[in-house]
Amino acid sequence: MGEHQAHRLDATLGALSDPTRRAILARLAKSEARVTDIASAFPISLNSTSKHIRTLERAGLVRRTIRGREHVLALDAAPLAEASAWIERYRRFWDDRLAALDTLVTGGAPPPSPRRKR
Amino acid sequence: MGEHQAHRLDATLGALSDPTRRAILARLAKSEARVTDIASAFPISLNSTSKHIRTLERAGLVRRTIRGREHVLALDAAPLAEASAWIERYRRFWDDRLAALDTLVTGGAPPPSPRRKR
DNA sequence: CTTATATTAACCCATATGGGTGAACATCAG
DNA sequence: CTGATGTTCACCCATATGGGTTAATATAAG
Repeated sequence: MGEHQAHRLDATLGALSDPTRRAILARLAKSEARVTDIASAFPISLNSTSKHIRTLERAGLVRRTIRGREHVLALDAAPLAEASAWIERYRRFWDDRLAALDTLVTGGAPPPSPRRKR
Repeated sequence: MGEHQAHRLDATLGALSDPTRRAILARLAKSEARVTDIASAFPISLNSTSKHIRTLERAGLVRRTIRGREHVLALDAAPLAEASAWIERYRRFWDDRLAALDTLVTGGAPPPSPRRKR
């Protein structure tokens, strides 16, 4: 698993790469909100906000409940699991690198129980 | 810290949102490689590869060492820490939501030692 | 019914993006 | 010097993106 879901990762990370959209998610983490509520919290127009929300929706990061004329939005952090897994994998790899470098610098041969940091 | 480094997060997540670039990072996680080496592993042109590498470099995810006419590239996963932190924060928030929902469904009052999943 | 509210749709605009090609530049090998 | 190799530069192209404005649509409220 992984390769065939590249499209989903693309959408998730792409949606997250915009500061306004990250701010919208931060806002929704506090509570549900309508499109207008969110727009009023940002210096961009209502229409622009609506488009950002659509992007987040397409990425599966936001769920929309239409109540009459109001669209109530809620955070759905489920897609973050995959993104986090991808990133964490490489981040951990990097940590291990640094740890290995550390043992090289501090002690000579790496001990069988490698406790890093002294 | 956080808000004033939005630009960096933008670059990191933006760079990560492209499948070719993620594949390049995956390749570099195995070993260092020259631009040509990487290009030959992908169905795109050398020039396109060069541009992707520049994007990764601008995001700080790739380090370049020029050795004569060869540019040797190496992964630098340091910027992933910030990205991971951002994502993990919301992912964990979501996990807690689900856990809370779970305790609501299964048992009445949440136990002092909340072991989820049965 | 009429009006105000909430949201999207349909455009326009400038710029960014991912891809390509051909030329330029730099360096290594004869 | 000459030629091959490794990379980038300068373009071109189509499409996406983020922003805006002016309708159009749908529902709530009077």
